[in-house]
Amino acid sequence: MSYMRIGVLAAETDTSVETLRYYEAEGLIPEPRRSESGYRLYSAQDVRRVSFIRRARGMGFSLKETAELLSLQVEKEAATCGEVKTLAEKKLCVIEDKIAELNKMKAALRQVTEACAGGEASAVHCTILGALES
Amino acid sequence: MSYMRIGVLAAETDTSVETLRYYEAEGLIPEPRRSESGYRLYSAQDVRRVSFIRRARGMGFSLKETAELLSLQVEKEAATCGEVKTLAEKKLCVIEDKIAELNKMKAALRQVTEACAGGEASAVHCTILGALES
DNA sequence: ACAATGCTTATAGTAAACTATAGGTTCAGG
DNA sequence: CCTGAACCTATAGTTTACTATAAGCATTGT
Repeated sequence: MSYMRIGVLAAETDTSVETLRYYEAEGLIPEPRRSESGYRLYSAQDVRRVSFIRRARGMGFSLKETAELLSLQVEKEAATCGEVKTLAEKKLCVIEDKIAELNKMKAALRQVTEACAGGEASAVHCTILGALES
Repeated sequence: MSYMRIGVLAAETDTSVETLRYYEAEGLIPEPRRSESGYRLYSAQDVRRVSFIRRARGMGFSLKETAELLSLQVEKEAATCGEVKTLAEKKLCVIEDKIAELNKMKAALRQVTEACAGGEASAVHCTILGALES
């Protein structure tokens, strides 16, 4: 198992090195161990953690909310099973709401693409809001 | 059909009046007609439009992206059917990706809640990242 | 040996999306 | 008539999440 430097982690997770240091400062990723010369050294687990953060961010979770999702792991030694379960169930509701909303949008968009013949004709009937209204 | 003032629209859409004026300035909602005294007057359609904006924002779409989704309607007179169809299909892909990610997270969270007996026991086995790894 | 590249810290700057303030007008109820 | 809430414009401030800069040390290729 080899350790990677910050530039590699950044490339692997499609992130900038500055953003990674920012996440560290904000407590979203733990302080990594250092090489003799002071370089940050990361493991495969860090890749998964950062990937998770990026995906959560992309779905509209704030960094604070993302940290809460991650805390389900971080606090595993301290928290009781019941506390973790409650938090996880709360987040599950948030996620299910988001999925439901996205499915509504998807249905509306699909109605648009299907209503559109897709040629040079005017797009008067291609209205996403019209689709959402019904 | 009655028209409502900005305060009512704000209440109906769980938004602040300042945000509504900001959306207007940014072009996300059209300039509304005015009362004699200069008050903005909105219709039920505006409620739907603002609700759509709020939902899109909540799912991680930026205001710019949200405007693009809305443009599927706004540009209906100008655009050809094919152009609208292409944009709608592109947005459909983005939405489907988001749904897929959320489903992954949902599965991981469900694994957590199911693994948790939910009592006073230590939560060592309740790890969302552990669930995501598998 | 030495330049290019990549890392370090610390700090400052930026863009998006609000959010608040100041100062004035409108309108409904007592 | 008058007070207070809701509206108006214009502008300034705030928060979040980066992003860039400066100045210097480490590592790698020629």
